[in-house]
Amino acid sequence: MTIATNEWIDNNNFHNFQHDQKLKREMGEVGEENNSLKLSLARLVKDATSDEESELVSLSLGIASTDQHEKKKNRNEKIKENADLKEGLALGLDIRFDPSAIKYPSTESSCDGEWKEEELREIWPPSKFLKTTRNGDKSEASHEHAELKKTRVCIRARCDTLTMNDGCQWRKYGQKMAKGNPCPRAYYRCTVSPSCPVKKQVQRCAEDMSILITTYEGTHNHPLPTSATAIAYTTSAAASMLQSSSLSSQLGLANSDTVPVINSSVCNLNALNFTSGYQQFSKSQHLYFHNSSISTSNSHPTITLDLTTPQTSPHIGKFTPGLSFIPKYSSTNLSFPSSTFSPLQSSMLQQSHWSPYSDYFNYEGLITQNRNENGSLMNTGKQPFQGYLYQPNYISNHAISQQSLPDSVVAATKAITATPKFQSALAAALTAIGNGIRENHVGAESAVLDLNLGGDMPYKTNAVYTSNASRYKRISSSAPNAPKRNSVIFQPSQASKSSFGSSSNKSNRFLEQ
DNA sequence: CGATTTTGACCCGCGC
DNA sequence: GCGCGGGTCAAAATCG
Ligand SMILES: [Zn+2]
Repeated sequence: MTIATNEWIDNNNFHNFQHDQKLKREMGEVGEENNSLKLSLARLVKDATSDEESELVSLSLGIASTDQHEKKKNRNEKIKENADLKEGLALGLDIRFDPSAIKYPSTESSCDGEWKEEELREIWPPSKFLKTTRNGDKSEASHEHAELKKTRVCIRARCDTLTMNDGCQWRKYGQKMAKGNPCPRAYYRCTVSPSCPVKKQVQRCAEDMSILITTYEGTHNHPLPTSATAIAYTTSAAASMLQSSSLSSQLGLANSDTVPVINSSVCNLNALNFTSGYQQFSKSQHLYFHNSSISTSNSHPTITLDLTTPQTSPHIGKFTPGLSFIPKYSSTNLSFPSSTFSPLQSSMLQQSHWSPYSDYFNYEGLITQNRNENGSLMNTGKQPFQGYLYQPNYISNHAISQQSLPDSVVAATKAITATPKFQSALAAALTAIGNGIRENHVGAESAVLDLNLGGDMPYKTNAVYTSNASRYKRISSSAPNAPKRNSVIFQPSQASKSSFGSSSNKSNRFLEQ
């Protein structure tokens, strides 16, 4: 959230432009987050049926989106204007935002309004207002922003396709070679709604080329296609997990190390092996997070779900590297949803939000049916490994109209919202998703969800969470020197598959996007 | 021809 | 300050 920072004022015109843009973006994100939070709150309060909530969500989203649109639209204009360095303008825009967002929610639910205020305060006001108006402390503003913004959900899954089909439409806006990885990292932005702040990063695991690592950031402003909802839920749930962990950490210690706390939280998570916790879903399926870790690392808090089959990952416990390393896990599949609405939000009371969305998977089972509609097939069409060289550019699946989410998802969402405990919520969500997507019991013991990400092979999934609460946590915790990560791993009782670890070889590669 | 992708240039924070 | 690394922008090229 550089936005808040005073810097831009000081900076050159160009800088200002950028800042403005960023601010706008951030604003949009924040707004979205707020909306999501609101929604979650509403859900919590109500307990009520998903329907209303969903509507609310959608509404809030829509609203947010509109705001964002304005922002975006303004970008060009702003840019020009910004050239002149107009702080005031930026402020004005931002401010406008807030109100609009507020209005909708208020109308819909009283609860929302209340929360909104608080939320807004937390999210927007201080940083933005101050920032815009003042140069204030950059650090403060940045911290706040960072916290809010950065929560990320990382999903590791075996997927031969370039990108996961998550049901959302994405536009690639950048690609970069990551330092430790021969494979390029692709950056995508949600194009379902022009204003949607959701972004995702897609990268192949250096160690195991078959594993695709997708990281979602932000929450959608708009209603998601049903196909995308599942992932959204999962992501949201995961996010909630992080938040909860972070919260615990915060509560436990404000200071620098959130880590220990986090770890504890993580442990808890690990404990959860969700075997279809919720009776509702009760299918035998179990979600296992063979490795899930939460780590507080530098940049953003991230939760990683490892869908790949775990090797052993004995204890990853501490120090699992955030994204980068989680070694090799064999294949898996899952789909995760993330979405604007996200139930998880309910869980999250706190600030950070993120709403990841997933893209991944083609849910074949489900999807295949649908494919006709949009012809989304294509994604799957790509073949496995070759393709991964490139990330698929965009995956659009919208099509899948309603199939999937069904009950399981709904139940999951309810559970999530209902349950105070995030973890459980996550588990539920995941399970639900899994159900929706596909059920496969690989080993009876190790039930795994099989999804076909790439469309080709089914994979088992293991979920791992890792969160890095670097900046944000720092902010919250205020410890400049944050310890690095805490990761917790959740291993399912059973480890199904062996690992393999081949480091990939496929040397050539991935230059393209 | 519009929507996307490609890709090098930029920006920005961080560590030295 | 400089270099590094992550992320984003935006003009040009492509795709459908
Ligand atoms: Zn979106």
